[in-house]
Amino acid sequence: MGMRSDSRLARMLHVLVHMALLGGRETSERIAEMLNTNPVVVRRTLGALRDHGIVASEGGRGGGWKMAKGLDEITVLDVQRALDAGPILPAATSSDHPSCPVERASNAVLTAAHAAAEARLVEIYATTTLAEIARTAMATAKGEA
Amino acid sequence: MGMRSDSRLARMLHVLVHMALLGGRETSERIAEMLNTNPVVVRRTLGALRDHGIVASEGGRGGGWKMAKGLDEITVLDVQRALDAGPILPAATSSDHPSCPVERASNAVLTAAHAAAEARLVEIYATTTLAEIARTAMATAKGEA
DNA sequence: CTTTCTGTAACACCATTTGTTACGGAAAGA
DNA sequence: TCTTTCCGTAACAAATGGTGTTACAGAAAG
Repeated sequence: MGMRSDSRLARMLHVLVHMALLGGRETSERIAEMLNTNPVVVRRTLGALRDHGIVASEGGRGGGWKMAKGLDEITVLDVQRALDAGPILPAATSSDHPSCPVERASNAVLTAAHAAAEARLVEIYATTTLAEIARTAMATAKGEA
Repeated sequence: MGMRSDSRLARMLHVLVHMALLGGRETSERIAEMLNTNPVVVRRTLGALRDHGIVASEGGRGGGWKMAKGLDEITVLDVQRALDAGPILPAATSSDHPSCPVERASNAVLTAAHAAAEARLVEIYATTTLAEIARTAMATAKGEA
C-alpha cells in the first residue's frame, strides 16, 4: 500500500476525461472505482481542481462532481498547477557550504539544466489539452474493437 | 536530520571538483567536512563512483580517495549514471486500470512529455564536464576577492 | 428524519535519502 | 607484533510526502 511515486496528475487526467465523456455528475464513490482507490483520496485530489475552477462539487443527496470547463479548455498544465503551484521538477542542489564557490558553481549547472528540462515539460503540458487525450483514447478503443 | 530531496549528484560534483583542485589523496573524514556530513555517507556515495571508474579508494594508513580521471574527462552525466542507472525523471504515470484506453492515453502523453524533458536534461548533462564547473568556480572566487 | 452526498481530521504505511554508531579488515609504521 | 589509520558494511532512527482508511460533521433532497 506504499507510495511508488506521485500519480496524482495521471489520475486526474484519467478521471477528467472519463467525467467529460460520461457527461453528467459522478460521485466520489464511482470515481474511486475508476481510479481503483478510496473516495477520500478522490475528494482530496479533486478538491484541488475545484479550487482552481476545473471541476465543481455539490454535497448532499444527488450531489457529486461535474466538469466546470470543456476538455478543450483544460490543458495538462492547468491540472498540474492546480495540484502543485511549485516547480514540477525538484531542484536537487546541495546547501552544505552555501558560501563555497565550488558548491555554487555545481548548483548553478544543475539549476540551469533543470530549468531547461522543466521549460520543455511546461511547453508540452501547456499545448496539450484534455480533448486531445480524449481523442487518442477513443481512437485506441476503436482500433481495438 | 531528515531527507529533503536527493542531493547526491550535487554533492558529488562539489567534492570531485575540490578533490581535483587539491590534487592529492583525501580521507573520508576530510571530504565529510567539505560536505558537512558523516564519513560513512561519503564512503557510501563515493563508493558508487569508484565502481564506475571515476575515483579510486585505498584502505589502511595513508589511504583515502583520489581521482581516477581528469575533470575534463568526466561529464555530469557520468556522475549521474554512477549514482543511478535508471531514468533521471520519474515516470509519474498511473496503473489503476491498465486496460483502460483513457488511462493509457493519459499515460502516453505524460510519458512522451517526460521523455522530451529528460532528453533535454541528458543533453546538457552529457555536454557539461566537471572542468567547466571548476572554471566557473574559480572565476567566481576571483571575482569575489 | 433518513438517506446520500461532500469535507476533513487523524492515523498508519511505504520508500528513499540521510545521519549515526559499531564493527571488521587491510595497510603502514613503531 | 602491536598500534594507528584508513576503507567497507551492517544496522538502525529520523524525516518526508503521497497513499489508503476509518470516523465524523454538515448539507441537501426525499
